[in-house]
Amino acid sequence: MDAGTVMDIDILRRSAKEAGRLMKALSNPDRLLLMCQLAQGELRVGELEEIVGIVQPTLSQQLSVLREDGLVSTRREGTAIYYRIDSEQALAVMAVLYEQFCDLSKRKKK
Amino acid sequence: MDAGTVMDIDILRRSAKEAGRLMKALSNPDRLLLMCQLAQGELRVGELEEIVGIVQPTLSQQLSVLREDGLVSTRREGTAIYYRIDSEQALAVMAVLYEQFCDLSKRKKK
DNA sequence: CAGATAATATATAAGTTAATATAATTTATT
DNA sequence: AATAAATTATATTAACTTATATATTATCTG
Repeated sequence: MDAGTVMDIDILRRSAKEAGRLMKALSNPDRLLLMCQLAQGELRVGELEEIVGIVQPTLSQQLSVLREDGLVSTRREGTAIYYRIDSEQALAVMAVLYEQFCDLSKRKKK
Repeated sequence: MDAGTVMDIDILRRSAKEAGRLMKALSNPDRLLLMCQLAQGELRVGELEEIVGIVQPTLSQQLSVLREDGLVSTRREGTAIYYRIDSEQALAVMAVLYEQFCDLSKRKKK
């Protein structure tokens, strides 16, 4: 699609709905923190719990949001459950967020 | 920050809070649609109203969310008020969303 | 300049969804 | 069976969405 073309509004609206779901899943600081950790590789719930320091059921609920929206998937190993990022789209957004909010060397004014 | 380093959790948490606000502002399909249009240049409220097709006060309320979170700014010209994107970070996120959800030529499975 | 009109914003209220704490459950291991 | 790891259920409070009604700001017209 070239710059001058206006994308069909209904297609755009459908994309906006999808993208909005991803944004909503990432709109919570705890969930972002979790995604940030998982961006570096899979971790089990107990490890995530230590890192983000929220009570365990709350953590589990946040993880279930990420699961239901397809951002992460899991595997069990004994009693532990490992989480990993399973969405290219989420990963792409996390990369930009890292660049914009965490990578101070690249950070510009505003 | 190199790949092996773990960023200080408090700094990370602060960034997550900031980034979370941006994600939340973008978590609504109507607001995303508005940002999508504004990404191509400034528009006045009436024009936005036509495009997104929601009732005026609702539109105005969504715009005020974008304003309060610093994603857009405005200028008045007569009775009309023009909106434009005023956040590099928001623009960066919009670019990725476009690439991931709208640019079908680049779109991969999942 | 007074009043009408156009463009946009704010207030209020009702309905819906999200966040989170405590308690109870499930699944696997020892 | 007891323990460990994680999820689900339940309840409460807070936040979001959106509609209707009202207000504001600027322009136009007589």
